[in-house]
Amino acid sequence: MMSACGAPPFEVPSKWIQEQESLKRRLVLEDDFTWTISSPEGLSSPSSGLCGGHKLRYVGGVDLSFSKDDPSVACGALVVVDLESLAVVHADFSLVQLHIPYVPGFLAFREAPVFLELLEKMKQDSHPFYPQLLMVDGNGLLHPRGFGLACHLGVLSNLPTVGIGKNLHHVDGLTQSGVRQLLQAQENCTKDVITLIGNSGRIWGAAMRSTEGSLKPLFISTGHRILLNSAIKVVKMCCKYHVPEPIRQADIRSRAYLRKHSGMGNPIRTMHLL
DNA sequence: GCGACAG
DNA sequence: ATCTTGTCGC
Repeated sequence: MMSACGAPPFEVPSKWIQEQESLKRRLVLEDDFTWTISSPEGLSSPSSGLCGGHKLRYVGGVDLSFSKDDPSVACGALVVVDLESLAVVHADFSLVQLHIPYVPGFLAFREAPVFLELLEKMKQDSHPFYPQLLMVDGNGLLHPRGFGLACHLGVLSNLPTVGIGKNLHHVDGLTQSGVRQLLQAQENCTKDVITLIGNSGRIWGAAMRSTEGSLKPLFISTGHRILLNSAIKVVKMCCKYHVPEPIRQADIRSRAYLRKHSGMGNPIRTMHLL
C-alpha cells in the first residue's frame, strides 16, 4: 500500500490541554487597567481622560516571521507604538530556532516563549516604553477551548491583551463565508463591526472591516484583562491600514530583520523550554 | 468516514 | 507561516 503521507505525525501532549485549562482559570474578562482609552473618532465618551487618570499611550504588538529556507528558523518581534501618532517608539527582535511544530489550537506553545522573553527583557530594563497593552497576531477567546495565544500571553505576562486574527478559526458553527455574508448584508452595510455569535449563543469576538472595501475582515477577540468593546476601540485607533499598526510593524520589521540576519554566520539562539 | 483547523 | 510580478493609484 502506498501510504507515504509526508506529514510527520505529531501527538498533542495532554500536558498542553491541561496547561490551557489551568491558565484559563486565571483569565480576567473585564477591563482591568487604570488608564483610559481616548475616544476613537468624534464619539466622545464621558469618562474618557477627564479626572486624574492617565491615557493609554504605549501599545505593543508581537509577530513571528519564518525563514523560507529553514522553516524552523524564525524572528520574533516586539514593537511598541505611541497611540497618538502610531509611530514606533521601540522595536526588539529575537532570532530563534523553534522545535515545536504549529498545531492548530496550540499556537501558544510554539510562539509565546519568544514574546515572553522579549517582554521580560524590556521589563528588567525598566524600559519607559514598556507596553500598557499588547496586540497579538492570533486569537484570544476565539479558540476551540476559549484560550488562544492572546489569552495565553496575557495571563503569563499579566498584561491586557487583544487577539487579532486575519483568518477565522472555525468554532461553534462560525465560518468565514458566513461572517462575510453578514458584513455584506444590507442591514449591516452601515456597520463595520459585527459580533461573532456561535450556534451556542456564545460571543466569541468580533469581525471588523478596518479598511473601506476590504472583503477580508479582521477577527478581534479578547485576550486578557479587557472587554471586547474596549478591545474594538483600541484596534480602531490603531488601524492606519487593514492590519493594526503594532502588529503590522512587528510583521514588517521581523521579516526585514530575518532577511538581513539570515545569511550564514549568524548565531541563532535556541530557546530554552519552560 | 470526511472536512476543518489562528500562525 | 511561505511560495511570488506586475499593476493601479495617491
